[in-house]
Amino acid sequence: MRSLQTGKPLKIKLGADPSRPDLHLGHSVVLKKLREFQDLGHEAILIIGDFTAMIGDPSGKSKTRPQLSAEEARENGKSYFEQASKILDATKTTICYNADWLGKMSFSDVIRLSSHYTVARMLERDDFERRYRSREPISIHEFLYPLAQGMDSVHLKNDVELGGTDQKFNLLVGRDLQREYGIAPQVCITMELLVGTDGKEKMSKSLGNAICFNDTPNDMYGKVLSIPDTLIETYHRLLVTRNKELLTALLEHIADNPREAKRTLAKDIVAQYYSINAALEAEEHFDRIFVQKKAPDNIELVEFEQNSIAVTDLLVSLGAAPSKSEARRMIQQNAVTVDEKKITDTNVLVQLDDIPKTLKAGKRKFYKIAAKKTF
RNA sequence: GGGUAGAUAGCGAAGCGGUCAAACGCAACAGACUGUAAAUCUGUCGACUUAUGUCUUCGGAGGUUCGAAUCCUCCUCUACCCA
Repeated sequence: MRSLQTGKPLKIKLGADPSRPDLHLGHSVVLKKLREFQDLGHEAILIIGDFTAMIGDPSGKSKTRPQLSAEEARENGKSYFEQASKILDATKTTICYNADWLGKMSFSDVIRLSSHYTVARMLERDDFERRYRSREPISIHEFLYPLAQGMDSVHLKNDVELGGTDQKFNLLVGRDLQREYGIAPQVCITMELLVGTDGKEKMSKSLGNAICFNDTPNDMYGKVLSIPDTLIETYHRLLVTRNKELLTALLEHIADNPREAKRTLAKDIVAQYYSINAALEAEEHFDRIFVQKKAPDNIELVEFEQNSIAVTDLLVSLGAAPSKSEARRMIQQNAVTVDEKKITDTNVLVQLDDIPKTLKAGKRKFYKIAAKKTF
């Protein structure tokens, strides 16, 4: 509406947290939305929260989130942008670092800023309220967080701010602050949070349920296949297309043949981040290892100086086990084979020669081992 | 400044003088099963030349004791309450 009235493109703001520079599919939901705006001719602004990251956020689960130095924050911000470029039109994206303005605020500026908000309003936030009531600690600077983020909106005078639904409170604070500072208040758009591969928690690197932009095609494909069937539709809607007809067709497909529906989803997603060919290869790889339970064909060869080595040492030196005790356990649990032959004795020496042998430790770890040629 | 509670393995959380390498849950790893790296079930889960063996762990440093995660002293850190 505002755009129609003024005839100017909208400024769309999206905040990025550089303390976790590994983007995953959860981030992509909101990035895709931003891309839609770009395609409509609006201005996308990616804010790297390097200033806020430097303070370090002790809230919630990540109590010990590391405080970043200015350099690290910039570095991570760069990486964030590179990854985001898989979805955004990089040439049309403005990047800002909020240290550029937040870092210049004086203490009296901060006091003035905080005078615009009350503790009661801060406590409206579910998370704060819950912690306050259950007597969990809340640091003052956590209150300053939404304010700092809101200052970004004041500084940028953006028309729209995007975020996940978990950002709703922060976005609304930004809106309020803009009004306080006499700026047209932003429209806040929150996107559904993507549930991780565990099917329970929101996708997050630290919960280990994330599918990252930088995952290899094989990993990405496999991780998508591991989601619960109930999530297929959601993933498709948030990550592939929102086209209603396609979605209806998909629903039938899922009811009909969940296996194929999920394989298609996995291919679609890998193809987005890599290519159709990569997706097909990933599928082949997956079938080979997990359906047919064969070794992959391109395993890196590891060469050893000696002609024989104890299995336990071998497993440790390959990184298949963190300690010899662990290696022994794996052997006792029938997890280790050499050239398809199960190792049952934890003390056995593995003979090595020029011809590589295939070592399998567990379902997913494969190694090719050989003695270094001496001639 | 005063008070209270607390610091235990990757995380959460029991233990409160010996039977503690330490319950239990989560995570992780392995096996079975499966369309799946899901779910479920089973097992493992400090390290070491695998032994009913040795060594190092329960915030840190000392101490009491035949023996301490458990008791005492000091220190460090955390949270909450009162001022």
